[in-house]
Amino acid sequence: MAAQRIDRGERTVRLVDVARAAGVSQGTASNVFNRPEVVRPEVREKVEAAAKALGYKGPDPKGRLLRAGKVNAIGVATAEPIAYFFEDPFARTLMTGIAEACDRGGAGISLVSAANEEALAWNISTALVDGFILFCLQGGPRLIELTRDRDLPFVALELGSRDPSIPAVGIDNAAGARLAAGHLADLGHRRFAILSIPFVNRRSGRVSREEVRRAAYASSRERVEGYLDVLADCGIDPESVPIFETENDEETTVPALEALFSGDRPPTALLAMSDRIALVALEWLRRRGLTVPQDVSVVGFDGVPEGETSDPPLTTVAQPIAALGRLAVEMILDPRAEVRRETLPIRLVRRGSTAPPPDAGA
Amino acid sequence: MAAQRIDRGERTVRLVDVARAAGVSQGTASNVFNRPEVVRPEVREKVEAAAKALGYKGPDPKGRLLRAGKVNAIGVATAEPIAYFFEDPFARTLMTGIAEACDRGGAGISLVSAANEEALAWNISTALVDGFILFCLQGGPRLIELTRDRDLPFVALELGSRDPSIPAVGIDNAAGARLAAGHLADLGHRRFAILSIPFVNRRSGRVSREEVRRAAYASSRERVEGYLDVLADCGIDPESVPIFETENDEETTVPALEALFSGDRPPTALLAMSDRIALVALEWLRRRGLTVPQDVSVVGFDGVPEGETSDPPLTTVAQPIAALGRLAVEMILDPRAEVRRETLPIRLVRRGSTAPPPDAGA
DNA sequence: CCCGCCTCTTGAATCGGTTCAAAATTTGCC
DNA sequence: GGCAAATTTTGAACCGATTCAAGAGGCGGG
Repeated sequence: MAAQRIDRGERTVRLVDVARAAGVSQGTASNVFNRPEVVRPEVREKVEAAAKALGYKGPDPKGRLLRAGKVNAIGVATAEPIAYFFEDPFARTLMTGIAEACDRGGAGISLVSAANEEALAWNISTALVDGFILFCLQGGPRLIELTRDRDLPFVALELGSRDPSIPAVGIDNAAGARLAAGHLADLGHRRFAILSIPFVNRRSGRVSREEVRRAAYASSRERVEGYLDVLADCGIDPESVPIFETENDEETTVPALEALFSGDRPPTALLAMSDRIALVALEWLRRRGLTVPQDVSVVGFDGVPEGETSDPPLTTVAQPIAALGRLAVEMILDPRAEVRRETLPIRLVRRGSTAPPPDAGA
Repeated sequence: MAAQRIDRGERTVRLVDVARAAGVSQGTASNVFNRPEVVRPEVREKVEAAAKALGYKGPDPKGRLLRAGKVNAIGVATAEPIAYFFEDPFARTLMTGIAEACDRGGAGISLVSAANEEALAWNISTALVDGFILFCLQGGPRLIELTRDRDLPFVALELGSRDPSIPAVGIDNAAGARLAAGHLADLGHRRFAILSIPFVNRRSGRVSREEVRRAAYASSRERVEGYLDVLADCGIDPESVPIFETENDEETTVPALEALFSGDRPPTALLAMSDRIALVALEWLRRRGLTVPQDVSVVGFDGVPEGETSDPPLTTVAQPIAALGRLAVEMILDPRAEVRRETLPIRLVRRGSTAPPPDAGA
């Protein structure tokens, strides 16, 4: 009798099987794997032998999870496709900072994302993580709403939403923009154009100030306002500054550039709201036969590494990208659970893409 | 009596609490959240109301996991720090392919990694994933060994190990190398140098053929052998071709270049075993005042996007990087569990970094 | 009005461990 | 040798859900 229990191999062997085989309680078997020092060497060896005989490779994380409650991984979520994390220069740099902090804290990273709304909701609500870092670039509010339901610690990257109950880290976007515009104004520029990151989803082309005001993404709006504040102080009518919205990629930036430089009085200064856009502009201007910075000055925003090696090197408003990532991770991993909203300092990095306008001497 | 059960809020509310509050069985409550169509609308609303009243946001994934057994995420593991996934161009491109396939398959990605051996073992054995994709660049064998203990589907990226029981996808490294060397030989080059990716951990500098033969990383060895095969066919003594090992970064590649070009008969053709190395070489040669391809030809290996926009654009042996990632994901997600080892085709992409040697006309 | 069928709901088993108070054993000391 | 203290081991509760066979209730047809 009981012969059919012998033919193991068909069912996975569990801790309880090992315990039984070794003639000890399940509790002891568990200790052998988790706190070996607490069990007598003699018994430990017996259990280990039984484990080996049964082909048991150690406790299944699935079981452990339920009891321990800790996944030891933090989720990084965005409303973009997962590939975004590896393609966008800013995201990549941010992820590098996050990755380093996670390495240090002994946590893994789970990339949570989805193309469509429904899948995103599902992925967020079922992700096995101890907390979330939210890339709020697109669809931030929705992302935050979904995440809240998880009752897990989370941090929004970007202080877009002004709700003080949302933990967030970010920069003062308006101040950064003022730095950029101020730099160009000081150099003597008077003909500006703004190349913007999205104000709302899936739209690009020239936008009015009114449309900027209604932006879904607060940080985009704030940057524009920062630019225009400074320009207004210099006596430049904000209404006269063309603003082109892009989707932060080449496809939507090039048409904006074409529109800008086909007019009779093209800008001498380009305020790009991301380094990615700025780098596309650099490339496009070169192909167009315009020299940067002699003919046109370009200031980026973000401070990604690619800006250091571009031709010419990019003048930009540098965010402390690595520090942002690090801080976000710490806020998740750190047990004290007070809501924090941190603003990190930005700085203007002057490199080779800015100079006085061509008519400065005239 | 039973008064203290009333003060909820201190313990998290579970499905069973909701069920009790709604006056239904736990099974029915579960159905409300997972197969709402199966429960009468009237009852469903009652349960939903109870859930809302108790602040229950839906089933906890931890519990679900244990029962369902499926995490819905695949782990991507490497022995490098996590940041590697976002910094190395080849890894990044590969991850893009993997990410797209995961998006399509509705799976998430968990990045598994660790600086030190012990942490890596722990991270691999406790990662909550349905399967592993292994970046075997460094420490491949150990990585495979650790992963095997998980009894989960896995795929090694790189066919480094010849053990047929290890599922793997990769390319024919020797064939790729032959393509590169053949191209340069056809152009008339006779003075070659090889800039290699690692043969063993943490080492760089000039290596002998004997050291190549003892390489821990089979794919590195195969590439060198591919190069030298072709050169030997052209009457070039393999022993005369300098081989410099690098750690696939700028710090270890530059010294190799300095050594190569400080001699009296510097090479006219550089065989770089990764695009990253090739791009560093391009940059270094420019700074050194040497023109590519007029003075020196460079062929890379991998086919990363950066090679398209470099100056000059890089001639390289292109791996089907995206396809490799996609295939790996499919092998994990696909239920039929036969061991597969797939070799994908490579091709030579001729761009601007190769030309006949300067003395070709002489 | 009864019966069978169909639709919902129930209850209990299960997933695979960890933990901790209490029991059992060993050790130390006089 | 006896007793208290220290060390190990046990056993059962618990983590939070899903699943499915079996039961209950409602409905239409004869």
